[in-house]
Parts: sequence; structure tokens; C-alpha cells
Amino acid sequence: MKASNFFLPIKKEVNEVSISAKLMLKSGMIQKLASGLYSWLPLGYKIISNIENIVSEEFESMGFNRMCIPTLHPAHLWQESERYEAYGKEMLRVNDRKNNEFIYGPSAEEPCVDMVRQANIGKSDLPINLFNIQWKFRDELRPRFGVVRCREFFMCDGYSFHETIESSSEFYDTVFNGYKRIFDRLNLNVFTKEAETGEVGGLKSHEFHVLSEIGEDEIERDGKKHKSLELGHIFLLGDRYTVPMDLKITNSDNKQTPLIMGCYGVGVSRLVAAMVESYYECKDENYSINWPIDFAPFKINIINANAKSLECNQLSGKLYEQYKNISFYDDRNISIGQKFATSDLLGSPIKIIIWPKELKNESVEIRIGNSKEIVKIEQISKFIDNILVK
RNA sequence: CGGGGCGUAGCGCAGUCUGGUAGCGCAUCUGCUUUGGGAGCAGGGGGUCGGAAGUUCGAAUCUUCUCGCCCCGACCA
Repeated sequence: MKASNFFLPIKKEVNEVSISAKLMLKSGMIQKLASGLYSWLPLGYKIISNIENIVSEEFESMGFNRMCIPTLHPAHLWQESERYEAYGKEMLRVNDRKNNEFIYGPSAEEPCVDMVRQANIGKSDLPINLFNIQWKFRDELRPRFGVVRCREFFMCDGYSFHETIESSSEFYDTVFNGYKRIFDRLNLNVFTKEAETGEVGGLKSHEFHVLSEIGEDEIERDGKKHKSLELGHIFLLGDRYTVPMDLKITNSDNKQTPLIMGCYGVGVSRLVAAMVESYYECKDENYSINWPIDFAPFKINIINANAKSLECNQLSGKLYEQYKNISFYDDRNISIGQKFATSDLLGSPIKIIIWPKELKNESVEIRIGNSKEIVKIEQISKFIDNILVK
């Protein structure tokens, strides 16, 4: 991507409490539309999509099938499970033109049960493991910290259907371990804790937390109090939904038995904030982000230090052609200071700076994290490829 | 839901107490000079002060109502 073709509205000043919200707004990742509602601008959308892909891959590798449930659900499904009343004001209720009642889903247990129910399944179809990554809405009392506690958020939610508690419980453990892999891949240092099943209900649940300034729970660690932020929550639901919604199969004794269900959530949009929160750096009041190479919005940032130099333009353009799909090429005719400021917020792990003076020695500067090296032009590909392979 | 606060140009703010029809920084536009960490100079454009009603000769400023937003608490899979 060329800077001149990319909508990246960087702001110098934003008024926000949390660092992640500040940086996400500043760097042009998101924009506030209303309280608790954020638009994802091109940069932010790349990041959330990368994370979505990682989460999706891991869910598939655990044995889930990806599907997609609409954001609007008919109210009657939620009346069947008796959560329509229980959810209270957090649930957004809307009517269509025929005055039928709908809700904007805060979760999707009910429609997912309905999906399986409609399929008229038998014992031999089990287990069934489904997930979707979809926008959810909860009308929070007090949205805060940008996309950390917002009203419309992007959530990955998995649902499992088994014949017995034993097999459901076994799968629960598979997901428990799968979650650890997801957070490992995202370089987030999570810990788990047993939790109340609360509104969702069921037999047991575990939460996945990361220590964070913007956490909303308080926990004790090494005798000290820390704030922690919940990123995931898994539930062994038993027959909490399958009994009231009448989802059952005929077992080998020719008896009708309710399916045993599990549900597994990960806050994808919240993950972005958690990651910004853990990858930012601050030097002399200048904030920068350092994205790990696996999910950086752009792996390579090509910085043309002088867009008026024919030689600089030629080499920059050539490098851009070579790494087009993974790079951001700052081709603008602006001061180098502004390009570095943009670069700091973009957070690419590999930065190639084409300086006129270095170019005279047939070299460019390459920065990886906080280290810099002068690399001969003919060595660039080798140098870069070596880092990309790792 | 209780307490506090804010709403003035795209963004960040001053002006409100003590009424006299708006100002600063950044951004933006034009020109010239610049380009090794958010360039400099000169010139220009953009708001009628969240909305409504009221008081007044006159309201960003005072009064009332209303909408939106934020912070603390409570709440939160």
C-alpha cells in the first residue's frame, strides 16, 4: 500500500483516558461514531481482520466449523430460553415493519441451538462444533476505554453439542488448551480462573485474563493487587439451553435425551485493544506501537526519505513492487519527521529507510525493533527474507 | 441508577463568573524556501458558540427545558 493511496487520518491530539484508546484513535485505526460505537478505519480493519483470521484458524484446528448467524435474532428464540426478560436493558430490542420483535444479539446460544434443532440430527451426527465471528451488541451502562468496553463489539463464539457430559467435558478441555494456543500466538500472557456461570448458566466456566492497566477485575498476585482484563470465557452449559429449546436426539436405548452444550467466547475487538496496550512504547512522551510480525497491519514500512530524489524514488518503488502485498510505502513529499511519526504509529516490525546519503554508498538503513543496520542494496532481499522466514 | 463535569472551526482548547454579534494552537488551501525525527516565512478559507424557548436594546456568556458526550461509583459472560 502506498501512503498516498491510503486513508490514514492520524491525529495529533485526542482526549482519551486509556492508552490503547488514545493510540487507536491517534493512529487512525478507529473513529468514534457514538458512545460505545466505533468505526474501524482501513488500518484498524486490517489489524482486526488479522486477529480474526488467527482466532478462526485456531477454532478450526480445534474442530469447530465456521458459520455465521445474523446480528438480529427473532425475540421468540430468546423467550424460549427465558433470557429475553433476564437480559434486561443491556439487550437492544427492535421491531420490524410488521412490528415483529427482534433483538440485536448480545450472544448467539439461542439461534445456534435453533440452527442445530432445524437440522433434525441423530446420534451419528455428533459431535457438532460450530463457531461464528460476528458483531454483537450489549447496551452497556457505561462504555469505556475505547473498544475495550464498547456496545457493538466483534466476538468469536463457539458452540459444541455432544451426547454426554463426559464427551462435552472432554471437548471443554480441548478448547481450554486451544485458547492457550490462541493467546500464545498473539503473545498475550493470559492466566485462567474459574468463574461464575452467571447469566449464561451451565455447570462450570473459566475466564481467560491478561494483566492490564485497563482491567476491570481485581486480582491478587504475589501479594499485590492487580487489575485484569477478561479476553475469553468458556462454559460447560449442560442442558441449560437444550432442554428449554427442546434440542434432543434418540440415544442407543431408543430414548430422547437433550444434547449437552458448551459455549466459548473470545472478544476479538477487545483483543486489538489488549494488544495495543501491551505492544506500545513511550519515549519522551512519544508513543509508538511495535506489532509482532505475524499480525502487523504491514510487515514492512518503506520510508522514502526524499521523495524529490529520483534515485530514492526509483529504489523505493522497486522495493515496494517486490513486497507490495506486505508493505506500506510512504511515498509522500513531506518532511522525514512526519514520516517517522506516521511510522511510529503504524508499528511495522521492519522499516526500510532510503536515505539519499546512504544511497550514494549503495545502501539503505533497515530498522528491526530498536536496532538499525546499514544494508547494501543487493543484500536487502536476503536480509528481509531472512527475517520474514523466522 | 446516584454523584461530578463537558458541549465554541476537522482535532485540542481559551473566552462564560463581570452580556456589547468570537479567538489561539494544530490541521487545511495558495506561493516561495526547505526535507537526517511532527519545517520556515507570507497570504487565504472555514464556526455564529449542541438544540429549543425565555430575559434583554443586545446572549457563546443569564434563566428554563432538551439532546449528546465524558469521569467516579454501582453494574458487567
